[in-house]
Amino acid sequence: MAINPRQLAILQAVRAQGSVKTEALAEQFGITLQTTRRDIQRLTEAAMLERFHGGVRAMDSSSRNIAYAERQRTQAQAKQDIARRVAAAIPPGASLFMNIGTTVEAVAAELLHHQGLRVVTNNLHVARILAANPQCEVVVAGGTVRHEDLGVVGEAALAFIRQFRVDIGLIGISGVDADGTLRDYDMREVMVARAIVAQSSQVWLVADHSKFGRTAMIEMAPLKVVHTLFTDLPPEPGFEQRLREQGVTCVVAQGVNGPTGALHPDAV
Amino acid sequence: MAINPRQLAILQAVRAQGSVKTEALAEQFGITLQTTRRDIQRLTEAAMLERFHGGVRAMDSSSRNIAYAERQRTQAQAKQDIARRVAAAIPPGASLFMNIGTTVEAVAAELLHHQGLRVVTNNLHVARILAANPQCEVVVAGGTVRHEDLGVVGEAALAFIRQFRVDIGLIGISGVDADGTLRDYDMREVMVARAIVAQSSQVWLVADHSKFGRTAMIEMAPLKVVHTLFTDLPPEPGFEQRLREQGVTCVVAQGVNGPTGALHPDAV
DNA sequence: TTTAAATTGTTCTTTTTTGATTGTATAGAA
DNA sequence: TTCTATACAATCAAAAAAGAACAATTTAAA
Repeated sequence: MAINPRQLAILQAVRAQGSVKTEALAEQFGITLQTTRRDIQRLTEAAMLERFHGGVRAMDSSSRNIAYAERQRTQAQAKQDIARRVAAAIPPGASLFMNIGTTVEAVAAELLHHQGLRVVTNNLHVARILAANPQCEVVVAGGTVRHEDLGVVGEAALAFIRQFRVDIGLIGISGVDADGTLRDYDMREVMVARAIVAQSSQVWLVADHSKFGRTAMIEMAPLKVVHTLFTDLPPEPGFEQRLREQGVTCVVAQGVNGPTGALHPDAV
Repeated sequence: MAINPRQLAILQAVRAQGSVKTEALAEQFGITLQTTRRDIQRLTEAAMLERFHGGVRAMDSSSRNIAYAERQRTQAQAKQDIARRVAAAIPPGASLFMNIGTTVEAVAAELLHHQGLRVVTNNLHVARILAANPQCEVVVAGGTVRHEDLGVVGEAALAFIRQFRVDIGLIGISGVDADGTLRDYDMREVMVARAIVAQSSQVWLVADHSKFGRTAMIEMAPLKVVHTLFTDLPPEPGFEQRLREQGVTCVVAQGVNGPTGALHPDAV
């Protein structure tokens, strides 16, 4: 049966307090322990709370799902810093492309409270994350789903993306070669990224410092297609020079604990 | 069966106040409780409001998610039984459409070890589940993502689906009306289901017994478009008669406790 | 005007919720 | 380990709410 207002209030109370004893809830809402337990059971069945002997605690399912994949991978803090900086730069009501990559997914998680966004993506993770934002119109590209990373690729995806024209094309990349070309491993994903570049007024690249100097098989595009590069550490002088030549603005996102990018948190 | 001005006013009142008791509505509009309930029923059938014991509230995004989580848990065993039976009936190498619905998702989970499937779906949950099967080619339809259930709908999704022609169209449904029509709440999803029906050599309907006799606003199609119905309990005699008239084979999937039976055992 | 259909109110039955009581399971101490 | 206090689950009866059936009324159509 449906959840009633008191149960909804209990849910909010538990989320607000994090962890509450059953008896405290019963007193707070003026109901008996039996009724409290029944309410808790309802909410637990709906997988919104987790109970322990004597009480119940919040289980933020949406962020939990996002977190697990994210934190396991490398450069989690760097990605988070970059994502926050990118999210802050995206104005309300903007239209976006978002493609494959864990950094791009981190950005999606930071957009959950933006207003009036319109996002087209070939990344099913991004679609799932942003669907939790009721103020965001999410459009997913049609095509073949890659098993490894839930990316949508293929001719159909290309044709789909070419129907749109957006303000910002937000792309992730496997590596930025020393010669200044963006490179990736999968030809099909490269095709998608090229289509996104062609259909976006601005191209924003998100790449943590581990991507620089990393070569990958397929050339996607020269650096100069990128308007703004978001990364976590200041680039090497030589590379910075190349960025300037190609007209790429570089935004360095700092972590919360360091005032400058001087410290290298990649002692992994 | 249009919505009258008073019902519209009730809808607005509920949306304005968020959550209202039935009795308060009756007093506010100077009508009896019974009439109030009838109005509320109309409005909830149209999926605009969500009712709870004692009143009704507006459907905000968070309660939509709750509603989805609950749907997933209702009739869980029945869905599982049906899913197993359907999976057993799907031959290796088949091509499928799969649309929205928690029962359809249960089928996807049972297909994780099938060989050589080709699945086209507008359900991102199904896409995610089946991506775990390396032997399965997963194609997702492009279009707008519904926040409640991650269904892909809209003109783009229709156009995408019409490009394919598959062996089996596997569809879920909100309700099968007493008059033998398949019904759903969202026009956009109804359009997708119709497209799937048109592009499938066979149409298989999965629906647990709670769906029968349940009316929903929009008519999707008559029962006769369905070749095989998979359900969990033998249908009522009157309904069974109607199934026969319309040429629908009915497969009843029983749990481990009950006797296994099918009206047409040769269908499997 | 007459008839049919839809809407509303009244009465009654069924379902749901709740708290009390009882028995069972669990955590922690001796 | 066993014992004890506490938390949990199952059951039952009372109260509240929802639903069904039917009569009265209004509205629409012939």
